[in-house]
Amino acid sequence: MEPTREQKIWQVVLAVPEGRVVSYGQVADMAGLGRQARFVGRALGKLPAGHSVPWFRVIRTNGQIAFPQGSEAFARQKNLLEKEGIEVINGRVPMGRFRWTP
DNA sequence: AGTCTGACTCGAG
DNA sequence: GCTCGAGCCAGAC
Repeated sequence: MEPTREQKIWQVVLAVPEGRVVSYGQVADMAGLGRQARFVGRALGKLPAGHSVPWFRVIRTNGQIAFPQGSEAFARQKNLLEKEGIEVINGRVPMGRFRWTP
């Protein structure tokens, strides 16, 4: 069977190296989806159990984490990012230094 | 089948 | 730099 859009997205996310982040729109573009950034968010929400996809390296184009500040998911993502040396300030990441470009 | 919603983005004020 | 409105697509009701 052909790769679905979700699988392409997961593939792109898997290609993101440690210590780097990408925006949803960037992932969508690299996966050949154009500007459908929302689809990326939904695809990540559908991740199967036992996956090895670094979903936490995917953030908004302005550097802000996609979850509401204070939520569990937010705390989890922030923790994982800082663990890789990515600075998270006030719920945001300085995109200028950590943004991944192929 | 119609409407609403969401892990988004962009342009304008 | 922030807020608001519109555009997008698939899934849930």
